Amino acid sequence: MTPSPAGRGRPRDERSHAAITQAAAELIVESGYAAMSIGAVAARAGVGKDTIYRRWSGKPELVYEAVFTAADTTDLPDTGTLEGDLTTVVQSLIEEFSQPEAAAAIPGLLADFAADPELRATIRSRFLQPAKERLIEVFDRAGQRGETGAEVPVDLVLDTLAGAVFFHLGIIGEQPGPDLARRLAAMIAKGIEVR
Amino acid sequence: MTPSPAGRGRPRDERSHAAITQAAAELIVESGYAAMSIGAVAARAGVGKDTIYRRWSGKPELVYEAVFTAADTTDLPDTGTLEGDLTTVVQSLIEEFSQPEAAAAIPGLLADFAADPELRATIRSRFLQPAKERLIEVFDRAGQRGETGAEVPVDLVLDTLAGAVFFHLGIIGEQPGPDLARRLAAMIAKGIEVR
Amino acid sequence: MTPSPAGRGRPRDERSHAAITQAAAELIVESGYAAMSIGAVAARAGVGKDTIYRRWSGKPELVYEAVFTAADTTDLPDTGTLEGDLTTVVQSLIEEFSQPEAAAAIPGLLADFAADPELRATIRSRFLQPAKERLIEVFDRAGQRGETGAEVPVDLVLDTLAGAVFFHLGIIGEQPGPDLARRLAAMIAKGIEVR
Amino acid sequence: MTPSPAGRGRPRDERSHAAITQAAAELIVESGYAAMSIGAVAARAGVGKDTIYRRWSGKPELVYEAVFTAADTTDLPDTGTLEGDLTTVVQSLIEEFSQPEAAAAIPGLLADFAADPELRATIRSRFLQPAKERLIEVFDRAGQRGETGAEVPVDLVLDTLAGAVFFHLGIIGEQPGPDLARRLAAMIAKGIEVR
DNA sequence: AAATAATCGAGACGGTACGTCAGGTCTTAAA
DNA sequence: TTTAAGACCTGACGTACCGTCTCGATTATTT
Repeated sequence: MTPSPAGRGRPRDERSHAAITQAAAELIVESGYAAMSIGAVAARAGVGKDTIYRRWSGKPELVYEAVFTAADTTDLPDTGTLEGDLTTVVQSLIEEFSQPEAAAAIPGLLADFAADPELRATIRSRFLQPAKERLIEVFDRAGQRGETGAEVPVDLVLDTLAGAVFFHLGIIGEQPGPDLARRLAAMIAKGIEVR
Repeated sequence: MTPSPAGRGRPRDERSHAAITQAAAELIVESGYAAMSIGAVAARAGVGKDTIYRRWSGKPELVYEAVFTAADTTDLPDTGTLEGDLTTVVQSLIEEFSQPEAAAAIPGLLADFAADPELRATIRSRFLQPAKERLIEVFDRAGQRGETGAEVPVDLVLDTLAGAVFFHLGIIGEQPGPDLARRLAAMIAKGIEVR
Repeated sequence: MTPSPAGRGRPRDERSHAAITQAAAELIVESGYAAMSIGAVAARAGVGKDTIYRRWSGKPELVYEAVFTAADTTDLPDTGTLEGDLTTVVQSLIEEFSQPEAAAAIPGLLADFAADPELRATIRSRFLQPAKERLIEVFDRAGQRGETGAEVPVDLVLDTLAGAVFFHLGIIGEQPGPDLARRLAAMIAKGIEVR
Repeated sequence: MTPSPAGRGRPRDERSHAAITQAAAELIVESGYAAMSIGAVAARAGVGKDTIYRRWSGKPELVYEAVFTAADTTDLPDTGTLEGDLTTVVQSLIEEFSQPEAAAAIPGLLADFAADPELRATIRSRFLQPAKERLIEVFDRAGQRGETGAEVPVDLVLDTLAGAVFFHLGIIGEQPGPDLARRLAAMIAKGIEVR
């Protein structure tokens, strides 16, 4: 998002910002990502198109902010086992990405990000940075317990978990079974545990 | 692809078919999925737009056929271990999906398929059916060796592997390191082995 | 209409000819000239498009034959006055051109004929030759009665009458009042009579 | 032509308007009415198609404005006789409709107007209202001179004159002989004079 | 009888235009 | 300087027709 420039002239209306992201979120759910147009967002938000382009560079950026805003503030309880902790992480990934707006936005959003060379590299950080931090914490605990060795392939695990979750939610469109998180975490935990 | 109807009238020209799929494959690599238009494909193939719409219902169907045609006929050698067999499977997934056309097409293609309710369910079969058959064979062997138990979560493994591979190739855009297949297969194999 | 060539090969099916002209006449009334397509005529006649193009060079030629076929065989009674005779001529013009197919076809037909340099010159003969012969007869009689002089501007009168009738029927779309023929004939007759 | 709505937003660019009508007029002369496409007009005018559709509902409306804009401001001299006055009226009709753009446009334009039920009724007013006003003035003078009676069939005369002129110019495509106006006016004047 | 040839219905073919829509930029008057 | 409004150019969409062509099948004439 482009920050508001120097304090000359009329300041930006913050209410517009909220109206736009809300309108975008609604339209994604109603129409889907591809059918959602900037013009429609502007009309529903009661805003000019320029007001949107002044703040975001295009549809992907707008949708990303409109959909993935809720900071994941859930705390990460220590369940006592790597498998338990991983289950918690996967569960929160699933919860975040199975919101209706997220499910509707993810495939198109990933496609647009992937098509733009400048943005490809940022996907992992934009979508997965919070999860990565949690994973690191989980592996720290597991290392202290002796469940894992020194070298844990955090990125491999992260991409695998995220890939599986995205694949289910965004692409297959399957409502994730209640034990997907558990089964997935169990498999991965077992796969990287020491003995 | 719409099959040619009953044998009445002028038959469809197979050379047009080939020219169209080739032009589509070229343009995907040159322009990317989103920027590739049916009109441009028609122009390059020296064909009218109707000739394309007569055979395919839209861009996703055309691109799918243009990109994913090569039947995967590689045989599946018995490496003697579940981990080795899985590595082979993952490696062939990576090879298939890292062709330039495939890498350029996958994100947009998955997005378009996912956006169409009628096609969501077909993704797994269209993209992954061959891999699933190979997986079943691999797990059969592993079961006979005693590496796995009776109940192997084939779909979970398949979606996880495919998710990880798609995530790397299509979304992150990373050229898969030479040992991604090995590391991924090792993790999953260990995760589902019996002790 | 293209005549059937030498007697080799399968002869043209005369029933197709009739089916085509009938379908064309129906479609002109139902859809109007511009919206009537050759493909639709072929479909309704149960005929291939080539069967039409083999006989007519295009829509204007086909429609002309489909609509203006009825030879005007009404005899031309001697009413005893130029005005009366002219009224009869105008009346038959109106009757011919106010058939529903004719009224629907005329504006577009004239436009297509006028747009083709080769056909411009033929309009007068194609549409008006019968009327011109009648006019000449009418003026012969009038000359013998002494109503007109030696030099009667036949073409001027013809174009004027036809222009007025076409203008009313084809362009204004007005159902011609029952006395249009009488009033028009009276005006023209008086305009060219000697004293 | 659709009027620009309330004074909000960016006003329509009058230069686009002029560029469009000029391009349309040129293309009509070069290609003819039927072969002139909206897309070609837009391209030549350096304008998007939307900019045309925003102002006109279709080709007929655009062409009408592009071709028949020149207000006929010639004054109508009193020649002293009905025949002379009528000659002037017919002459100006001929001059207006024998401009190259008008001659090229009229047949197709009349066909399109006639095909649209909503526009049929407007033809007389759109094309002929100025001429009608002149005719009425001419007949006023003639009545005061005693050349005509109280009841003059203005519409009949108008349609007859216009029909004859359109028929010659637009349909036959004949360059009007220098004395067509004189002969036509003489015939009609004589036809409606009182004795 | 066999060969030749034109026609038949069907529908695919390369083109062209349609009228609509979205993208992203711009120009206005008002705030 | 931002705002809402909306015009602007570009370019793609999917559809409809155009007039031609290519099929297998049919129906005639010519050998």
